[in-house]
Amino acid sequence: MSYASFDNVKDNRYRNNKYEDDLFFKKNSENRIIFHIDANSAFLSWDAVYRLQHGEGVDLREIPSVVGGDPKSRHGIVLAKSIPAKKFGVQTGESLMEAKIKCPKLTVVPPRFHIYIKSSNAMFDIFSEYTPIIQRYSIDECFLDVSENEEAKRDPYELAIKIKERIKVELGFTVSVGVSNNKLLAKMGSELKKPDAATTLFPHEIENKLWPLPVRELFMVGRATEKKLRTIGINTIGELAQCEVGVLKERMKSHGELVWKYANGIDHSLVRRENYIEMKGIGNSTTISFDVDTKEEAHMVLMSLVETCSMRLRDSGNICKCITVSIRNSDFINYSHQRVMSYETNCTDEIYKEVIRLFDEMWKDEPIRHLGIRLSQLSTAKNRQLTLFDYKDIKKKESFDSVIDEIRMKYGTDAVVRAKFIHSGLKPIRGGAGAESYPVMSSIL
DNA sequence: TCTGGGGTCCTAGGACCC
DNA sequence: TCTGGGGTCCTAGGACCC
Repeated sequence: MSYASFDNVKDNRYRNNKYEDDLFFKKNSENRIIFHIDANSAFLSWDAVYRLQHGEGVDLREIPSVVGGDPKSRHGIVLAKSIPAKKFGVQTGESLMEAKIKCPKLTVVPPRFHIYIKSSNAMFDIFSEYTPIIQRYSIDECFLDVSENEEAKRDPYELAIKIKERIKVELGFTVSVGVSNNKLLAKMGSELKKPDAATTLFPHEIENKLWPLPVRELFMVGRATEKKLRTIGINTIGELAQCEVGVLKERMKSHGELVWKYANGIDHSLVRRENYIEMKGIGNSTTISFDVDTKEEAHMVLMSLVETCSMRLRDSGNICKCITVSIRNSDFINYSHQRVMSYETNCTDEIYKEVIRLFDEMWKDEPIRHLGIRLSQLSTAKNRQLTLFDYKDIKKKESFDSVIDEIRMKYGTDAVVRAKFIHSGLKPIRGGAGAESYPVMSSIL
């Protein structure tokens, strides 16, 4: 490998995981110290803290409670649960109906994302005092590379305890910290003990701490993978680790190899700071509170999604070349239709026209429960190619969009609304930047 | 089971080109 | 018309994460 070309390769390291066997990483991974820090029952804890600070007597964390959506508008799932609720068997992601059957006295509170974002930022600010290398994995999780922190070098576990205590004292909620020398092990470590705990999971501890766990507990082993593994007699992470890689690769392609590596604690990915993470796409979707069964209504819902989505696109400074529309029907069957366009755009109007075309081509004239759009193949707006022919028209649309954006930023998204929504009973604007919209890692890199 | 919303990555199959 | 192989791009759908 030529080191002269190393800098050119560097950018690609952030985009794919083909470099894990790179000597560079192997040589350095033993010296790295990585923390994974996870806020315990984040939404629920944060809501509880806010309520206490605003004079409410009850601590949601001490009673069976959940943060959840409104079943009437068909958003009724559990987003976060208290520990007392967990004791009743309440699970994140299940319907509120189910949760209430398990625990009839359950307290349900609606989510308040603006509060969660503040709590998340406050947590992040404290982490920033210990290292500049922080990856926000989601609203409630961070990876910290503290390899260069003097306290971490002396005793990483002590530092983990110190940070955890600071969060508790200064912000009023608890976190779980995982300590190791790569991200995967740090993440698995933070799962081992919670709430309010710090746990090491260094390579020499894998056999005792990680391998006895059910295979489903491993990062990247979901429902489908668990099933496949169990059919070949693999039930624990240890059994997966000791399995022949070839067998897994044959049955599950690259995913088989990936989970085998994770079971063995192998992961050479870097803690990536925010600015190194590029957006691949921007999407908004919504479950409508009733089944939509006319084209006109569907078009209006799509318009409300295009409004937010295109605004987010413009806000990010990007234009898109590919548009995807997805439908979930009343039987919960999903399907989608996408097109790469011959041009790139960030105009509400142009995106809407394409969205409508895609929808009309795909819709099977059946009741619709959920609609989504996604804008991808992004590039920076500055590089946009314009033909002389459409130059004037596009400039006009662009300035129109930017005026609307400005008004909405200043006075709220409802400040400007399309006339046809006014007596329609439909929401003119749907979706948004969302609380869980931090850049996501998919296979940890 | 009356079951959200925002992401990423992978794969299979088809179209098209050389 | 029959016979290929390799490469790339695109689409739809699935799996996984929080």
